[in-house]
Amino acid sequence: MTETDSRLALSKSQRAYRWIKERIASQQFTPGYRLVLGTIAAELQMSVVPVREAIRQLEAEGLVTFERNVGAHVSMVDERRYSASMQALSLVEAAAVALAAPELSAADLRRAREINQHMRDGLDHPRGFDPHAFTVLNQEFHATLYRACPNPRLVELVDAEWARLGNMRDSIFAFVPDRARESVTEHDAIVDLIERGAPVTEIEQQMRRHRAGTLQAFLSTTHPDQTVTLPEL
Amino acid sequence: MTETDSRLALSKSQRAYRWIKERIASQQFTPGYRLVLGTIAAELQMSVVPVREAIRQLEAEGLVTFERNVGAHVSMVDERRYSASMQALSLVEAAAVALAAPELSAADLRRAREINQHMRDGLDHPRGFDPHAFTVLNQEFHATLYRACPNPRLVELVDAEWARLGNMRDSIFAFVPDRARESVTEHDAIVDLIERGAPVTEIEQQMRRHRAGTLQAFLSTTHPDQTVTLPEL
DNA sequence: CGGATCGTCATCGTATACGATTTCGGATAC
DNA sequence: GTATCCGAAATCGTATACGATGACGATCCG
Repeated sequence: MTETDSRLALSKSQRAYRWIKERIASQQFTPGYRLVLGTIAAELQMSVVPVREAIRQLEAEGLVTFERNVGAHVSMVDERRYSASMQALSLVEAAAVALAAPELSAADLRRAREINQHMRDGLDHPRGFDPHAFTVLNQEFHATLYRACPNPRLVELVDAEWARLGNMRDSIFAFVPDRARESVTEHDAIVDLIERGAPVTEIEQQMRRHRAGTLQAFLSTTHPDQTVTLPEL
Repeated sequence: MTETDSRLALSKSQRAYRWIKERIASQQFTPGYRLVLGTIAAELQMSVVPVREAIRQLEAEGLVTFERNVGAHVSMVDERRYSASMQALSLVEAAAVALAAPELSAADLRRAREINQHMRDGLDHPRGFDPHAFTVLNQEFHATLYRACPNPRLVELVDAEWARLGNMRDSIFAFVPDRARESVTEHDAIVDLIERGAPVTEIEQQMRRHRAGTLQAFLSTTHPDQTVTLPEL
């Protein structure tokens, strides 16, 4: 028998897990979308048992909410949770990028600049600004920087936190397009810092400020009247 | 019927989840311990299905490792993963405590000092130093500080990370009892900082240094020969 | 006409069943 | 004595089945 057969074969529960996660990430399943076990099982041509397992895992990650005897739905992200999660992401990612900085190759930095250039191009696209495309590029840019972090656990944490936020991430740039422009500028500044070998703490600070700006922009749309004071970390 | 009946009734999968997690936390299930579905199901008087779900959740949290067609076991924590996780904890907890500092009441601080005093007492206990008891108190001390953090997500992250590390946490103080003494001193310094209303960034730095000291001590036992250089965040 | 009650349907939660896979020990060959 | 192969036992993975629970609408009463 071939080695690859059973080793690489994904269990059904894992297939279900990936399938659902994929849908959530790609916004086909938006927050509040109800995940009916039987329906998903039928769609994937399996029984409900593996689907339940998959949903439990997603629940543990915070992407899905399970209500006893009622069912599961894609987690709603209210503003409070969102900004809390965003702040957590900010802190962890800042550290990850700072630690990654010395590891980044010239190619990595080139790629980061390239992505950022695409983002800049998108700002004045003849067909209008596309927040979704911008957001995807934004994630790629950030991923390019933090993925090189030598601490794999930090990378996991950043990935997980980003997945949680994925649900609402488009909305920021859709509602506050000006923030997109600022973002691109700050991205360049960050790459500059890394390229010139700035101290890690400085890079960390810069990353935190960058994220804080985005969060601030988000909060100003949800609470336009009150001035929200961000914790100063 | 009473309201509380079905609302508060835990599903079997949740019971299994808590039961297993409890055992892992209390070291009854040590790293490598094999979790056999049928056995656990019999013990809890339920079928294997809920147990599987529970284990999947624990897997998503990193406490348990599942191997296809082989079974589940409590995650082994090799030094690399351990120090990575420890560093992640250090960064997140430092931020959490810094943010919690302004929220801490006089009673909280009193309690923290109290716990720390117990730890100090344990150092010169007539019956000898008990690393396990010390570790429990250590966790309580830290929890007292970071639990007040206004960002619930950060608290979750710290809790989760601490659970992951739980498996090996005793060993540090068991192998390096001198570190325990240092720890107690540093704890007081941290409470001092908070009490006197030091800037959050300073508190964050202090927390990071505190954790780094413990990690350093741990690494010096596992790699006594080489000098491990810690990332300077 | 509004609200409470009851029955039905959709869906969940878990037990049981069984095929699939791995593990492990013993038998056999060298 | 060691290596290899085979078969049984242990365990996993998933389908199916069915009781339990909650959602929702129809009906009945005030």
